[in-house]
Amino acid sequence: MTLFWAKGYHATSLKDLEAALNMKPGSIYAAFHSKEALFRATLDRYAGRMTAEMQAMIQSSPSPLAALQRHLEGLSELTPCSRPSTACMLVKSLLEVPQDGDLRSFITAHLDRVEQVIGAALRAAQAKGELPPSVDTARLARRVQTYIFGLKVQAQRETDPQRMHDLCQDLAAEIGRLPQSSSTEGSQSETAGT
Amino acid sequence: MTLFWAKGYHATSLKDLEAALNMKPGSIYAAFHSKEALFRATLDRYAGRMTAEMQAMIQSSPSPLAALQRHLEGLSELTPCSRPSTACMLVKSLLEVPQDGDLRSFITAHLDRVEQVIGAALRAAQAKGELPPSVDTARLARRVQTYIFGLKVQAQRETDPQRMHDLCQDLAAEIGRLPQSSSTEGSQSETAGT
DNA sequence: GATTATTTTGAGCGATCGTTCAAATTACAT
DNA sequence: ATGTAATTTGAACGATCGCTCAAAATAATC
Repeated sequence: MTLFWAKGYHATSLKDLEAALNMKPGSIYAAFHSKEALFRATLDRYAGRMTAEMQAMIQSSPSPLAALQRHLEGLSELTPCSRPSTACMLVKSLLEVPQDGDLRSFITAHLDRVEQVIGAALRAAQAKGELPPSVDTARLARRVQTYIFGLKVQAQRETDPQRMHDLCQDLAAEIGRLPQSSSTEGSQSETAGT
Repeated sequence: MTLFWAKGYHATSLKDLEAALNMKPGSIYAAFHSKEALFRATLDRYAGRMTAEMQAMIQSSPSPLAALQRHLEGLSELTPCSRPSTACMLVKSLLEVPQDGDLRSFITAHLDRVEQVIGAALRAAQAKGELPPSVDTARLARRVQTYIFGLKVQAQRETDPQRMHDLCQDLAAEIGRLPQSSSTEGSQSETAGT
């Protein structure tokens, strides 16, 4: 997973995998069926850990909204050293994989699941009165996910930590501003009927 | 450029390029020195067009801020058919290329230039009184760019157009909300001294 | 039109790609 | 200890990778 995450699917060769897994080609193909199947398995593992980490973070906090905020702020501490890549493996793979194909839908399915987790957190926040009942949580979830995507891409530019910190603060503040402001009131009505 | 944009660097083979350019390998290596050099040239072309398009869009409008808003809203019409890829070629390449290397810094340099263009638009908006003098335009520029990154990644998931439209509206509305709200007032002071 | 410079050609280079499979090894059951 | 099943090994496969270069074709110059 580390290899695929850091180097991407194409740039990771079986030679690399043999060394990392300490397995000869035959064993690899006995355990997994192909390089692509192994890649899928790593995507599963990555997505599983990501969603688990996210859910744990949310459930550990009394305020789901604050948890999401802290998560965004925490993205400022993405150093190229600690993780294989500061970018999201799912996003990296999404952009690398062919436009239409099994792998693409496989990845989008995982992204949908992550979005659902964010949506659940927002619904919980709504239930606790942190958010007005009028907000479209599914729509807001996608927006929060979009923030995360953007931030993790920016983290790849490894500029000075201060700017990254400021950026995360700004986007986290967006979420914090949601409770008091009727932020989506105007456009919300567009989808109110559906 | 179309090929690299759509398929990425690694997935584009010289066979593909020979067919697209209608050139034999020898001619390609006479014109460009290597596959990587050709890739760099396409990145130059892409970034050049992107910045030009962005500047034209800004200068054609009396309100730079409204132009940026319209740009974000326009991202909802990113169809997988019209362009080689709905994703930004620079972002795609940034995520594909090795962590440290010439290519990486080459790409980030281009991203910096795009960010500068956005920053210039914001400064122009500030000069016209569309933005309070207190806002850190450089910092805001990065935030706008982060929105664009996130949106173009989301566009890769080709879900129903309505949701994409809503998402773009939401992020464009963020920009629209900047003039009246002292949005960055609290965190702004953190970098005010530098 | 002859001569020189430039460009294009495409076969083919060594390397590496993902993958296979018969043989060797290890683990397990009796 | 013996036989059987499961696993690992690593050489080698065909295909493709990015790339080279002598020869052929074309363009430019006088």
